[in-house]
Amino acid sequence: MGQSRNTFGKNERLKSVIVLDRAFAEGEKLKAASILVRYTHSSFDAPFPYQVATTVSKRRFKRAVDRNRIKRLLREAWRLEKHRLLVGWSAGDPQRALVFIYIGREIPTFEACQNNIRKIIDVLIDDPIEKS
RNA sequence: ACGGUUGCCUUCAUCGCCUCACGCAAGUGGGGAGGAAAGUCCGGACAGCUCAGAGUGCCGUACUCCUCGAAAGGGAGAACCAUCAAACGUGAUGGGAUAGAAAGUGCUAUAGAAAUUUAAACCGCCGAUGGCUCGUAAGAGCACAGGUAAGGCUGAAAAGGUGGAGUAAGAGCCCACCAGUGGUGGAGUGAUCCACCAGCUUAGGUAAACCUUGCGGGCUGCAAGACCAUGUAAACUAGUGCUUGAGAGCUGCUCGCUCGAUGCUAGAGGGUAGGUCGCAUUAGAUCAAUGAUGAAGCUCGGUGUUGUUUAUUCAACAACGGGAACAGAAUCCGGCUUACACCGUAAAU
RNA sequence: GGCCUUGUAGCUCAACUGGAUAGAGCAUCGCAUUACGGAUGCGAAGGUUUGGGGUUCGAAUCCCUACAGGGUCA
Repeated sequence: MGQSRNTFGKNERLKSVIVLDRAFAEGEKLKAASILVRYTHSSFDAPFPYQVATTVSKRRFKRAVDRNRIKRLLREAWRLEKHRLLVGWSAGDPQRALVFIYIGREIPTFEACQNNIRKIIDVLIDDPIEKS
């Protein structure tokens, strides 16, 4: 079912302030070009392995239009690529919180975002969620 | 400069986001950013603070009239300033937070004799009157007493201006006109303007310096505020107080009012920080929604080919590239300011 | 979202109550010294006082406005 329907609904997004703080404080770092990723173990009531948030610094992009644009591109790229992480995962297995931080200086193209997200997902597949 | 218009260029397809309705569910259907949503410069609604009370402070504001729910918004007007045209009437355009400097205080550098109140020390002018010297005398000289404020090249500003009369020299001392002040009358809703009369020339500038006067404002702002949930330490130390009263009620202070004893203040610590409402007339959340890809059409750009033209002109076709500016709602509304693509009008180049 | 606050040489700061040509240290450049460099000495350059407008005789300073930073709140 996941292959044909690449949804990205509300309960698939990382919203908890507590978990966000923990991800920034103790999360593992992962870098792909102009995207910085921080992730940590988490637990939530939804049938997905990951909860995801995107963020862009107000310092680097002053205009809200640019920040919205980048976050939309990142979300779209994640939506189209994340199905590979569903392989071999079933409800009840451990889950993770994931934060995308854009650290580039210019607005990226969609292709660049897609390539970088692919690389990140490759790494995440190689580093399966530890049982704890 | 003014006015206007559209707003990922449009349509379709696939995948997807927020929200509402229906449905057990799968899903189906409806709605989904702006003129500035921005800046937060004004104002209002709304909410809480005890009634939103009094005094004082503080803040804001400042020509007049009208208008708007209100405002520093809009309209019309008055005086002033600048520029241009003028030529002795004034007119046009533009500008600004435009009350009071005759209640008081402060500041006014440099320059200048002197910079703000008994102006007169200095350079000057005079020396009529008194004094001294010379001379028979008329008179001459001295510059001692004294008179005077016209002149002293500065300065943003020099204590009314110009002209006359007057004098030893001079002075609003006197006169005419002008300016200023006060009063009366008239015109206008009013700011203000016009005329006449009076006596006085006393009074530089600065209030976006303090200040005075008039008017306005209680304070804080949706992180206001209400509720639910979760969690801890009603513990420790020091001080203070217990109805004859410490303190609290977020207001600058005082009064008044209300509350007030397992209290209050300080120190060092412990713990929670999640959600609902507030919150939207059909956008609407609470890490925060409008996107991605493809195709076709339209349009713009330069390039190439062909035809055409006086022409670097016009047209057709082809592949390529682009779809633009400013910019993203978070309680709502009105105004202002700033940013900006295109079209129209006017002016200039 | 609301409310405060600050902008001066490349950097860190001065400039009294509005007064003259906006100063100082570090950094930069030149010269001297040295075989060369450093250090030292002498000298120079560097400013639309964030932009625009206003008040005033006079503005870094006062007022308005725009822009760019910084802080704070339950």
